Amino acid sequence: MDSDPIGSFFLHKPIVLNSFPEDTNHPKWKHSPHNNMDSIARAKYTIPFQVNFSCSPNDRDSSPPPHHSRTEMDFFSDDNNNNNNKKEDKGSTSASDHRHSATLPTLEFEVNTGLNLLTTNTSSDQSMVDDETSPNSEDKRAKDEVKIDRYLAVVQAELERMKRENQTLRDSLDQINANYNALHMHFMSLMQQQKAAEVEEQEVLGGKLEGNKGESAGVLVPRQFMDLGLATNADTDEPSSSSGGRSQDRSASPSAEVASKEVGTSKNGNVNDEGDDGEDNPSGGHAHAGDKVPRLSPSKNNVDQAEATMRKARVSVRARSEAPMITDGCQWRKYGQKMAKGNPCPRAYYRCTMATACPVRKQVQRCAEDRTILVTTYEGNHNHPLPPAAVAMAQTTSSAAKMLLSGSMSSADGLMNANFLARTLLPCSSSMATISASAPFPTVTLDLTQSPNPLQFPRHPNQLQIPLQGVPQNFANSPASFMPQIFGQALYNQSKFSGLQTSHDADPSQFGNNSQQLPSHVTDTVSAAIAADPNFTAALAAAITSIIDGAQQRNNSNNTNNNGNMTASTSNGNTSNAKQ
DNA sequence: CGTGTTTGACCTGCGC
DNA sequence: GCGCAGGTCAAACACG
Repeated sequence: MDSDPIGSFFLHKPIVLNSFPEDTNHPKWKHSPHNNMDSIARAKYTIPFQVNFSCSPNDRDSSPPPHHSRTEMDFFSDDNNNNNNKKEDKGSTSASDHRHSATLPTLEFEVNTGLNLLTTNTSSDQSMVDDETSPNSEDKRAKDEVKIDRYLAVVQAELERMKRENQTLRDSLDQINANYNALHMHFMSLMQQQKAAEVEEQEVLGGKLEGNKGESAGVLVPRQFMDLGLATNADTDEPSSSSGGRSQDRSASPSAEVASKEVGTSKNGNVNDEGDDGEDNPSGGHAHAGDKVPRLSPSKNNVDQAEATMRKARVSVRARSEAPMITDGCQWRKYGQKMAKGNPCPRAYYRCTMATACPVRKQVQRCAEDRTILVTTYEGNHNHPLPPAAVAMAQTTSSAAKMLLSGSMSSADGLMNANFLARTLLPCSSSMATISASAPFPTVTLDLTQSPNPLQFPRHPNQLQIPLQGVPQNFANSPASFMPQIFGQALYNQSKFSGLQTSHDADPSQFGNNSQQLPSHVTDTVSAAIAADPNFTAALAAAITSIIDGAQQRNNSNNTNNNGNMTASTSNGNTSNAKQ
């Protein structure tokens, strides 16, 4: 195929051109008195002219071709026309039943082009010589026709093969779409059931929410893992009462502020009064990012004390990377570095700088066991629009954190919730997500190290497995053998997209202008899901979007075979990421 | 000069 | 109460 001139048709390298060297090297050519040989030989580097001037029979019939080719073209005009007619007939029949009727005629045109030129050139070769020496031009012509027929057969066989391949791809795409729709419907129905159960539960336990929040939180955990209202509230308050007392003062206040804003944008109102607590600092309610508010002041009530026991949820992503930091679509500023115990690699602390008061921070540290693994731990929620490259990651991290916080009072509950979540959302998967609320912080760990190659998308995109692992030491035995590369893709894409993020983050609509877009029905359904329930499931929806998008990118890449920068466009940016 | 990084100091929670 | 570890600050420094 590589040396097959027919193959070169599909690469838009007309076979004529490949045949030229032979002709031009021929002694007859070299000694030919015709000066236009040089022009023809040169013409192999000017493909468009070959196509335009000599390929079209119409051109040949109607308008006089350029002088340099006129001589040759006129030589066997009859034969050329005949051949053209033959080939056009065959080409038309083969193209008529093809699905892509819009593209195949062009292909046929290309085929005719090459063959005509070949015929012409060969004939020209013959003619120029025959005029002087050989009288058996008829035989040569017959041989040429046999050659042409052979080429045509090859071309048509190739066309058939491409048609079959195209059909296979279409079938695969249909299957993927069908599976996705089924999964989506299943997901939505389960979401509705879950909401109904939550409503019932809240009606029963509503009083407890007021009086004893911590206790109620523990009770509600198993059924509220998707309730972002509570989850967000928990998130709103937990950061303020989390880990370091200092950190509460500085980082938690903005977190609370942001979280409260996000709560306002989320679907449901606050079940409890904690939405205000996010703003209500014990000192009297000045919730400025710079304020250092003692979280555990004695004036706190039981709710605050209960919250004091809660910890800041985090989402940790493990990925193989040689880079010092994974580019995840956001801009970060390093504000500290410490040597952590038990790890010779220092831990770097970063703060999101895409917005002035963005509370999101992340820690980056290499794994002690395998230093090729970069562990990035995210904390907090962005309070600004995100570039598409960061949407999937941000949604998932924040939503996973919310989900985790909703059940963070008990690691067992968290695990149960995670497993139930995984079963709910990923019915096809056998590997359950595990989310740990273990010390020091409730953490969701996404292990991407099992599938480092972003180009290897899941063979069955409808089957998702998310190895959410809370216990790092379980990574080695992780069933995360086929993480759908939600984040892997995002991470790799983000590294390419980071240069665009600042200019696009303010206008999510622009995200959809990427070269790779989802089918409208996919984006609609995913967007609807996200809009309806801005929680962890939304993140999964975004993940599904990313996967489908990635699959599309691969298909496009395979079809076009010319765009190596398939990662330049990621995705699902047109989903409302700011509201989660 | 603005921005980002480095690094020592500081603060806090937690365990003993 | 003390020490340790995690987390953060902010001055100094580097860089474009």
